[in-house]
Amino acid sequence: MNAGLARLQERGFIQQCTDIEGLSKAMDESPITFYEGCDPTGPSLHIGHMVPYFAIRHLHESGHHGIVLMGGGTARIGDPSGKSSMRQIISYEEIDANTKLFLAQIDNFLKFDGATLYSANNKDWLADLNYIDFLRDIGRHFSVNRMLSFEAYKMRLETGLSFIEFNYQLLQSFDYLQLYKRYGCRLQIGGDDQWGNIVAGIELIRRVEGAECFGLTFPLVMTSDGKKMGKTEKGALFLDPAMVSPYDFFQYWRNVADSDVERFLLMFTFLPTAECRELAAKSDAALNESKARLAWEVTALIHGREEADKALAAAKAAFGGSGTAAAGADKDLIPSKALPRADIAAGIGALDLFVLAGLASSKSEARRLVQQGGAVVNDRKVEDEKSVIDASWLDADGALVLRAGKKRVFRILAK
RNA sequence: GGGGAGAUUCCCGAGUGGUCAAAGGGGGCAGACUGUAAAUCUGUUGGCUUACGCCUUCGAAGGUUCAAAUCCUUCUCUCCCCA
Repeated sequence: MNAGLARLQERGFIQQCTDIEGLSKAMDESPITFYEGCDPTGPSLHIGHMVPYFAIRHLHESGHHGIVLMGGGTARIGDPSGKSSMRQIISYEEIDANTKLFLAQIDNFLKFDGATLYSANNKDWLADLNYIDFLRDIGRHFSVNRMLSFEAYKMRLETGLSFIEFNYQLLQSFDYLQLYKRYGCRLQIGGDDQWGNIVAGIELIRRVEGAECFGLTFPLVMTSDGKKMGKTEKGALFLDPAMVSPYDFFQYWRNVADSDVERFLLMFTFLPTAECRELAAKSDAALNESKARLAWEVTALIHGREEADKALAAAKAAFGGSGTAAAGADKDLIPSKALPRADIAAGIGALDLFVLAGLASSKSEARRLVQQGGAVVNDRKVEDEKSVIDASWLDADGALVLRAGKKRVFRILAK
């Protein structure tokens, strides 16, 4: 098999391919131009978006040419694939703003060079389409009967599917055709929920141009307990540090299930395959250390080495033995907030303090935390919900290390 | 356009005049056990309150009633069937 393809396969990126032998052969003959599309529907990429970008880096490093297609046009419609209800219609301004944000994040990760790796925007050919011409030239190649047989639509036939979304597949197919004509793009990659759309595009190119193109999908990454990868209680694991801090990002990976370590190392880092397998083969405490490695590697790729180092140090300070006894320098990395020393001297209700630190969203929640024995200030358990925290609770550094349960830590600094 | 069904707390879903802050499950949070894992067990899960209790919440707005998630009116939205 072609080296680039083999690399994807051994790292677990391949779910389905329209013609793996044909594709392998084409890739052996000459570098192939491939694309992956993504609709800018939110203010930041999240980790779920990243699988294709990791794949793009692997393929690019193997000598192939990649196009990142921003769905500035398709985002106006909404892709029904894999969604149980209609997507919110987004304003054009918002789409344009999101596109910029997405591209900046992608460029940061992929480093576009403009020649072998670049971006395109389907708004350029979709925004001003003539409806009648489109129906005559493109629409006639699509069989409604066939479209209805796709899984993506079957599901929605139960809950309702509007005409606007029903057209999404035509537009995505048209994208592929355009990229084929403009850049000689012959491979589309994407999440497995895109299978139907990808196949439809290949079909369209075959009918219109008589050319053979390929499609390749990645597995939809789920955690081993069946949740969508990258979803946390608070929402998706966004790349924007203002939305998800590098520390929280790091902690997500630090806490993955044992059984996910190998897959995640292979897909979300660039460590050699053998090393990934070795790290994942460990057990007990050693495997736990592998998770720290995984967390560091992924954080370094997304937020840079410096942030990864900081997050690692902060995690050590927070979890390495008793938090307050840990080495002084590292403690500064725990998420913190300053509070006037006078306020602390005057005394603050423990419940209010936990709310202030963001460790509880309401006083009732803080009260529950105390009642259940999960509230700790500088290693002293808060026994009474009426407790007042004052200067006598401060540690040697003039700080209060608040803990809510075992995993959440926050530091209040007296200023 | 006609006919039917429906909208309940983070999600699914019970509830058809007072005993409803609303069963059950999921999820979340906390505790025990651990390796910052999984599984398991226990507790908890609208807000304010030390507490008695008070306040807000059953699609929206009105109304009936001592009392409404529950009854009536209008509206909005969703699904199904017919055209």
